[in-house]
Amino acid sequence: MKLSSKARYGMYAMVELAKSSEKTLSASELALKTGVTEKYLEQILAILKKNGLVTSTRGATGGYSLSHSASEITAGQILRALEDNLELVECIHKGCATNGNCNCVSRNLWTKLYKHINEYLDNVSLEQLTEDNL
Amino acid sequence: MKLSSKARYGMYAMVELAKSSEKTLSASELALKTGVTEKYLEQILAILKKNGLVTSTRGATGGYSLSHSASEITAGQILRALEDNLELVECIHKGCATNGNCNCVSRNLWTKLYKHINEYLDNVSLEQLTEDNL
DNA sequence: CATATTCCTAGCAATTTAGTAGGAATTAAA
DNA sequence: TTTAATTCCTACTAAATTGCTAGGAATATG
Repeated sequence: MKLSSKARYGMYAMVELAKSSEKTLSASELALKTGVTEKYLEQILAILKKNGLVTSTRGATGGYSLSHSASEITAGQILRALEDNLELVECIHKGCATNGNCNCVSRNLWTKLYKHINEYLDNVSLEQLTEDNL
Repeated sequence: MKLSSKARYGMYAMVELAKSSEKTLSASELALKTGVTEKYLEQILAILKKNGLVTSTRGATGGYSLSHSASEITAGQILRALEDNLELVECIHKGCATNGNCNCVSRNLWTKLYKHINEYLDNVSLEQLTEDNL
C-alpha cells in the first residue's frame, strides 16, 4: 500500500502547475522545479492529460497547464489518475461486489475503506494543497 | 496502493480464528479453510504472532488462536501488522514530519490520509468483520 | 518412538516499479 | 526556410518487491 513515485511526482507537478497558473510550464521547467527527470515527467504528464487534468500545447514555447482552476481539481482526481490500484483489492475494480459472484474475503471492508479514502481525497482541492491548507 | 496478498490472507486467517474461538486451529486446518498454502500461512501467522494478535502452542495438537477476543481486535491492528507500508509514503514512517527536515511534497496530505485510514480501520472490530456487520 | 505441529531461514520466479532512451511530429521564432 | 524547443509515442531494462516454495530444526503429544 505504498504510494508510487508516479503518484508523488505527479502530485508535485500538479502543485507546481497550480502555482504558475498564469504561465504554462514545459516538462523541462517542471523537471527543474521538482528534481524529477524530464523524460519521466513527460510520461506522468501524459497520464494526467489523458485523465483531463492538464492541457498541453506542442511545439516551441509549448508546455502544460491545468485544465481547470486549482480550486476545481481534487486530490482524489489526481491520485485516481496516477495510482492504478487505489482500489486496494482487485475485486473492487472488477465490480464483483455488484454481481455477487465474488468470494474474496472481507470485501465489504475493502469497499468501505476505499469509499472513505476517496471521500477524504475528494474534499481536498489542489488549491488547498498548493497552500498546504489542510 | 494495492493491498498485499499477505494482508488479505492474514485477514482471512484472523476471521477463521475468530469463528473457531473455542478451538485452536493448526496451519494446515487454516490452509484448508482459506485455500492458502500451509507454508505461506505459517509465515503470515508468525507476523501476526510477533504483533501480539495470535498465540500459538507448539507440538502435536498445537495450533493458533486469537490472543484477545474478536471484539477487542481491530482491523487496523491486523492491517498495520501485515501491511508494511500502510504509511503510504516513506517520510511518514521516518517521522520527518516531526523533525521538520523533510522536503517530501504534500506530506501533510499523506499524513492526514494515513490518519483517516487508521481511524476508520480502528473502528472496525474483528468481531464485526466475522459477522460482516460493517 | 512416531507423529504432528510450530518455528526458522534460505532461495527463487514472476511481477511491478521506476526509470532510461531514441526519435518522430509539431510549432514558434529567427 | 531553417533552427530550436517542445510534446508525443514507444520500446527497453535494471532494481526492487511480491508471492510464494522448500527444507529441516525444535517441540510437544500419545
